[in-house]
Amino acid sequence: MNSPTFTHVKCGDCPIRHRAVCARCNADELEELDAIKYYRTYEAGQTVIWAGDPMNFVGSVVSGIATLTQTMEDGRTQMVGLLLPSDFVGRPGRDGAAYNVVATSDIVMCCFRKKPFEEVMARTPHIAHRLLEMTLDELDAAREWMLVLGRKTAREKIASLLAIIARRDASLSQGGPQAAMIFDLPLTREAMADYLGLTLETVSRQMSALKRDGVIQLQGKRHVTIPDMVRLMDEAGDDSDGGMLM
Amino acid sequence: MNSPTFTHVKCGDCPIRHRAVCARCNADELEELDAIKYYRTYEAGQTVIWAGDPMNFVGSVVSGIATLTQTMEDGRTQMVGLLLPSDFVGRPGRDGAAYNVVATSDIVMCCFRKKPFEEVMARTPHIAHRLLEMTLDELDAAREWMLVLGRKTAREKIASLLAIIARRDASLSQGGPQAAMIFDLPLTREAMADYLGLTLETVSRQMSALKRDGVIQLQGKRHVTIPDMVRLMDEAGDDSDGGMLM
DNA sequence: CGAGCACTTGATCGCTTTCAATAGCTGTGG
DNA sequence: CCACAGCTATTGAAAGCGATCAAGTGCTCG
Repeated sequence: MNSPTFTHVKCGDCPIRHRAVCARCNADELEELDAIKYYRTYEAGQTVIWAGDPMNFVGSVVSGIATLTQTMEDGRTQMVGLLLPSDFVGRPGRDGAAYNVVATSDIVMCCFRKKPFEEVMARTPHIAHRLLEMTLDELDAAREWMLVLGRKTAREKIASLLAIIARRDASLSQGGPQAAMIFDLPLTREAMADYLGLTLETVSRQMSALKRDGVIQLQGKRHVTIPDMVRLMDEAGDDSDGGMLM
Repeated sequence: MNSPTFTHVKCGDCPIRHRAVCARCNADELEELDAIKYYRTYEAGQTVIWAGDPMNFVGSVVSGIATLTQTMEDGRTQMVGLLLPSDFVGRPGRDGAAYNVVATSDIVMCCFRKKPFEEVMARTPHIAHRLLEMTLDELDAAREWMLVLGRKTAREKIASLLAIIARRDASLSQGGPQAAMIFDLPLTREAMADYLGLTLETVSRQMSALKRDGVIQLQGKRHVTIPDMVRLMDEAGDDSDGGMLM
């Protein structure tokens, strides 16, 4: 997870070139973005932005994982988004940050000062359209998560989270269609709890239960094997087809 | 709640002209939309769209209230959106509906067949930008709701919902700044439960408790008076300022 | 070796659900 | 006019699930 120096990467060579907000841009448009972008790195555990603080940039996660969280005065916190490479941070046209952004691993971000980015976006429909598309996807993810938070049991919540991570990893690593899925959890038990609206003790208990019941296998605390994806989807309470067509 | 005939309303005279997806359009652009739009009405309780069904139109709620819900096979359902006048339904670029859309009251919708709408949108940045803005607002609302679903107690959930409805009504009716807020609940106890991830019995109990404690007053089942908005915000677990600046 | 951290496991508590009965309201039909 | 069905909502009693409080384990790093 060592971050290569991203100080001089050309947009054309960027690893998230085809998924980020710039995905639809042509060479000229990329040139424009290239001219105003800059990289920033954050270490694991570091807070990128505090909710409510003024925010003078927007940007994309290039590598690593970050979380979007909301907190109540008494400390209860809820994760409202998981930021993976290519995900966009910040909202054009708003000054303050709405959520805390915290680096879960070391991360590299491709940033734009907000004003110049807004200007480029205003005259570049390719960017605006891509941002709309990404925002609609995030809205869908948020709504799917509302069902998880509102109506699923603790066991189903854990299974749902594992299924989502497994499927994401599968779509990246392009493994065989039905191969047993293996991945490392990018989240601590506490982060999982904040994602799922549970306590970390309950997360731990349900992980143990799923292991005991053979739904998952654990090597160490974080390395997970899913012997039967259909079984896991079943435990998540999801219709077991939906995931097959990707 | 009788729906006037909307069959021939010009866009310029439309009640949601300045809030809907067409808000930014100029006269020429409105003309284009006018040419391809048509109105549809649905009665209270009627299902507008079933999740998974093909959807050949998109559109805006002109009047009335509808809900966006997700359902698991065993019947558990979670509301993932509340559609008020000017809210947009459907996703350009997707064929199937992702959620059930159900009319809570009689509603009027301004519809566009998807293909023509997409074509107009592709050459009309005003529409695309407005849709982006609305989608970002919905995403914020969904994320706020994730905190409610994941971390709040039943009492806080009810108070949160009442606060949201009260504030929305206040912003529409433009009442005095600090006037005691009065409104009719647009939702049944069951719909409230589906929104909040509770059972309808718990909703009923907590409504009674809030009434007993003087946080709200009830005339009949649906007519609500909020004597002290700050108190309600407090019960919702929200920072009591946020709501004051609008 | 000991401190610190992430995680696990156990025991108990309490909130929300579940199951069940009842009340209030509206519309229908004898 | 009253009886009754159907619906929404309220209230009670009991059960269950996840939270809370509290040790204890295993690992890494000084």
